[in-house]
Amino acid sequence: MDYLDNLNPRQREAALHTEGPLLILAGAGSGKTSTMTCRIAYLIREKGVSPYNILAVTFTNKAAGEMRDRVAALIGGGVNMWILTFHSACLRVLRKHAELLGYSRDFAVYDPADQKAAMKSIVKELNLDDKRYTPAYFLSIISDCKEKNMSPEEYRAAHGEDLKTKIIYNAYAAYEALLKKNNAMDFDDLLLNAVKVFQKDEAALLEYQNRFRYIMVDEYQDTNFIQYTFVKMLAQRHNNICVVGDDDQCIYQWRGADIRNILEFEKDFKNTKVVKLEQNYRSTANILAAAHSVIEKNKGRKEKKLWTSKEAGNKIVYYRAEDERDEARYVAQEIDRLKTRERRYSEFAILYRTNAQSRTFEEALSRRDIPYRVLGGLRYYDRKEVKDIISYMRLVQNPADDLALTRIINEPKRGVGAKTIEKLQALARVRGESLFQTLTDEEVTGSLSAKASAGIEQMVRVIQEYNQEQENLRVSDIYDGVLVRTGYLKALEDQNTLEAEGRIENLMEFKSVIYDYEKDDPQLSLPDFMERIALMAEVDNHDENENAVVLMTMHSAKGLEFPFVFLPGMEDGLFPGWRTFDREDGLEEERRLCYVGMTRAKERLCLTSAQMRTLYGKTDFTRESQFLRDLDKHLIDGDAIYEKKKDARAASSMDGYSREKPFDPFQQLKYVKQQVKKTAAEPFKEGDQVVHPKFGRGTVVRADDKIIHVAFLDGSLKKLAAGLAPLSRYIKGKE
DNA sequence: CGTGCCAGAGTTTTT
DNA sequence: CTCTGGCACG
Repeated sequence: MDYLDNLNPRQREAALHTEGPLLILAGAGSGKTSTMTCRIAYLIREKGVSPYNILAVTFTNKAAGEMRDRVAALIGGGVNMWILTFHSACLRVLRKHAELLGYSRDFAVYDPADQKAAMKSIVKELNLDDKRYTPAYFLSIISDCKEKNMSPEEYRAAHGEDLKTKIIYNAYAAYEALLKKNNAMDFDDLLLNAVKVFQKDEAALLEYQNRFRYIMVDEYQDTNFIQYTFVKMLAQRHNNICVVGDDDQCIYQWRGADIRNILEFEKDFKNTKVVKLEQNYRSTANILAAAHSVIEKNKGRKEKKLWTSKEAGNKIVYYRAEDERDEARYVAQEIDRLKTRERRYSEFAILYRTNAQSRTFEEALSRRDIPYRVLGGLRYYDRKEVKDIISYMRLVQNPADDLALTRIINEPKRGVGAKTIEKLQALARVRGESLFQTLTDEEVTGSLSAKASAGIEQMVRVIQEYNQEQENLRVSDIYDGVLVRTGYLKALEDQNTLEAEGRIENLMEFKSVIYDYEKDDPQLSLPDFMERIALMAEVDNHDENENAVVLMTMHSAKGLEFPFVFLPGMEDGLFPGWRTFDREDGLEEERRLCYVGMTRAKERLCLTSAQMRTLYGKTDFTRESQFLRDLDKHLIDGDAIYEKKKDARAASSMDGYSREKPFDPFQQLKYVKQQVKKTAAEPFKEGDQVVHPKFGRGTVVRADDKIIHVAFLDGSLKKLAAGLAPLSRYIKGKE
């Protein structure tokens, strides 16, 4: 029971309360992950509960991974237990039961870009005015509906018979039909359909209810209706449900999170035990007090006040800059000043309200040679080149994926334009086959221009080969092969521009992501990999070991902590954003966001604003954020708010500018060009001793110029494609 | 079919 | 400002 000794009395109370509903109100930095992991360890080690009977759900892969690691450390060894995100838990349910809803088990998962592409084709098909009805418009309504478990018909019934409703209904229904036809689910469907399975099939529900005798939910304040339903249905039988959350950190209401889920948990589950974790282990007393002085202005929150045994620490620093460049300059200068030898750059974070703010900070940091990393914004997996290569890999996995094929059919340029694609699509539809199937017909490709037919035939060949060989190849080999043999990489190299170079760098970075996965799981299959990245977010990629200042939105920073935190842009209209002004609950959510931002800081917190800000090419005078007025003035260092610090800035900027260099946007590119492995030339013959990265050592038993038969040491006999499979000669003493 | 130019829009986004 | 998408032209 030694691990319980590290818990404070309240935390221990929560960890030891295993039977019946439990609500843990865990303030920022109050050690909720420790509490939860110890609770799981306690269930397993002391209560004799099998890990099989425990379900823990989180929102992010990162949180799930961290919990899994810490549980593993406590109970010793691997954890064969469902510690998953909501989405991957639902995915697992659906992989087993999707047939019940008319999907095959290997259904595809559409990410937002796929959704947009799908919706775009629908807008076109329905002949709608694409000025008024954008794909994004429909998708946001559809997402809202799905979060409430509302079908197209129910939407129509709820909104009357006007034209707009009708159009939305048509688009929604068409979208659903398209996804169904493509055997695909979007992110919302994963949750929704898992619930539908439970509603439809009592046996399936019972199966999971019986299995998950103990359920835990992290970040409960951010659950939406459908997630709430999912959890509630599962918990109904054993009623052992433990939710952890902080209503003050609910910042995703605009995405359907329902704060009432946590506020009314006690009403939903009878005899709930409530434990409040109010001791903060993260921040200094001043930071905590400042954050509290802001959040307490909100109405309707559960009363609680964090406390700490830490010292008061430094006061909060506020700097009113002249404009956004001065603001960024100040922040960079402060980082330089505070970055002593025993500090790392990764201990600093700049957390802003909107991604658009990142640019000025990037410039200012570059000028001072401060390494930085921007998270979010253009999501890594949304970048064109990454999407392209993923589409190729999706095609390798499933050539019938028409959406993926249309994306890359002319990427790299093969002389196949919109007209040709339309013709081919029409042909495929008439023939009742997939687009790829149509392209395998040489009569069809032969009818195209010489350039197009040659390009398509080569692409089709490559995809077919890798499709057949995918079981025998590592994901990274497929990746390399596709990149090289489709001509994608060459097309980029030929462009010879800095932009293309950046894209190549991104592709190499993506390869290192694949390597990372393969390191964890040498048997990683293509479908496994595709599944993982489909549900992956950029913050998951955040590497704490990289020595760089972190830039991201306050939203993305939830759950993270940094010794030094800068919150720039404290201006009305920016933070809180101008769209939230008209509604009280909107403003309250912004205030919670401010609270989240402030409580990320462990040692020092610095707020800044600019008197003048250029946004979208328009320069305006600003007014200081009302959140600054909420702040307890005693906790702020130096001058009072509303006053300029003229002399100090003049002095510091002299010193500041002297060490700055002109901004070079490409200094950031740590472009390491890796040689893409080309396959070996010398053909293998019978009797050769070979090594395969996945299957190990073996002997060639038969070989011609196409197929090599290898008997591996594990007894398996594999047929491998010559020149394609990552076979190398076995040399004694060397793997 | 590919490129280049202009008009229009531009919170936050765990999966 | 800066990215995106649509359209016209070569």
